[in-house]
Amino acid sequence: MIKNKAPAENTENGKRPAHEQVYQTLKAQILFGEMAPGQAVTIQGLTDSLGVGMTPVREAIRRLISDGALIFQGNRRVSVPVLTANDVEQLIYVRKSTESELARRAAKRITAAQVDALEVIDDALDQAISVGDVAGYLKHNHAFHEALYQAADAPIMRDLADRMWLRFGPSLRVVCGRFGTQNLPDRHKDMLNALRGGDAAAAGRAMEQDVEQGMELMVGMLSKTA
Amino acid sequence: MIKNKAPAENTENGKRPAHEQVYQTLKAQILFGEMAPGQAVTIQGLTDSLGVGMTPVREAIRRLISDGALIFQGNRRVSVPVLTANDVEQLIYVRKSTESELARRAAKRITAAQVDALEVIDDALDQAISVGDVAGYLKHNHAFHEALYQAADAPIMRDLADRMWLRFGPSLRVVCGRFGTQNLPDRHKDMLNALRGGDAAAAGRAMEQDVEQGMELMVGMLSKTA
DNA sequence: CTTAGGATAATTTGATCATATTCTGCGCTC
DNA sequence: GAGCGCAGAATATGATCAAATTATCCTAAG
Repeated sequence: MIKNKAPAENTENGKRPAHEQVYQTLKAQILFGEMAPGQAVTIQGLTDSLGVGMTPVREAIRRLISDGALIFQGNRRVSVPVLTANDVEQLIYVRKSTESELARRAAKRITAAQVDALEVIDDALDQAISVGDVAGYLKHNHAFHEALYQAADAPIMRDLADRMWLRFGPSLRVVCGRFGTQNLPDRHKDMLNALRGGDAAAAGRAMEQDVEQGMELMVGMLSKTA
Repeated sequence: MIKNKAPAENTENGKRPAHEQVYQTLKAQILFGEMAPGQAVTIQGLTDSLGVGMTPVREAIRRLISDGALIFQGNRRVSVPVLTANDVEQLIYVRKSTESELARRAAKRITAAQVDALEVIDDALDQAISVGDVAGYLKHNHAFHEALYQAADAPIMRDLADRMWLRFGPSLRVVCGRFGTQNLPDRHKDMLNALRGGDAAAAGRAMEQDVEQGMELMVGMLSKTA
């Protein structure tokens, strides 16, 4: 009598609720640096630019505040956070811990086809680096990590990693815009080798180095602007 | 054209917005086990029971979904999540990593007065355990950790820890209700000693053991109910 | 006579609510 | 058992109220 009906998987375009679409849109803008650290975000401004009512916008903003992607400045103002040295220190610790574990878990579970897909993404990433395409670097780098974490079968940790990315996204964009794409980290070759061999420990080490190098850029920026 | 001015002056209402109050209320209910895993949450039910409009309720629920304290079940249903073995595994890893680091940071920064305050909380905690007061145990245990993390001066990691607590709060309540308060972990004496001596490494170890013992209870529950 | 400062008015923005609309799930009929 | 409404809950909009920032103007001091 229990009719276990499948949740009707709304894969059709445009049928998703508005607040979800607004959330995804803003998330992408924050992740890929279309919003600058410190920039103010107004509800009514978004209702106008996105052409949607204020309730969905409000809900999306609440989610992003909970994500740490936006901060609520007490006096009812919302803005993109500016990272402090203390913040970056914490991000480094959490990212190294979380994402290295995700890499280890992924190494034990990933299929050959998934590794191939990662390699395709990494090729596009190299291409973006070589031509100095900052936006492309950010997108493909994110896609690489995201696909890897997908294979880790660890929704809680993946959610956690996503949240950390949202915190440093805007600042990373500033760093890339300032220093270009030349000395950006690319530990992905080591990672791919480790994944192919199913070597969890090596995958974890590669991820730690990738994180460390990426975050080091932000530490450098902070010491210069401060 | 009847302009209902909503003259119900909330005299006890502080300066905090309604959506914030709703969020805090629901958060406490989830943390301290007043909501059972799997329980459905309806917006209209909350608007009635909390005596507030639906917009603040919607915003609070979005935040809690982002926190992982509630899950959005694809169709328009929201409920308290039920932890899987995989979830608990991830929670153990993240909690050990995050909260031990918070303890280490706290050990380096905490003042004598703050340690005294922690000891007061721990006395109340012992009292609750001895008389089998489950609700008191949950509240004081949470207060102890919260006060400790406050001293760590690490807002990002504290936020992260809070979020993990929200995820296992309902299930912890079930465990305590089933097994009583007798064999609950209390590594807090070791912790207090480490904090007094400013021994960061020892504080980290004590926290890891505290987390491990607490989570072990949930692993046991899962293997029995499953 | 110019200018700085403060108080008040005006505009912008956020918060809340009531209401209309849409979608989901359930029961009923055939 | 399949299709068809029906009830109820969630989604989304616009209106309205409250708060805060900004703009303006008046006064007084240099």
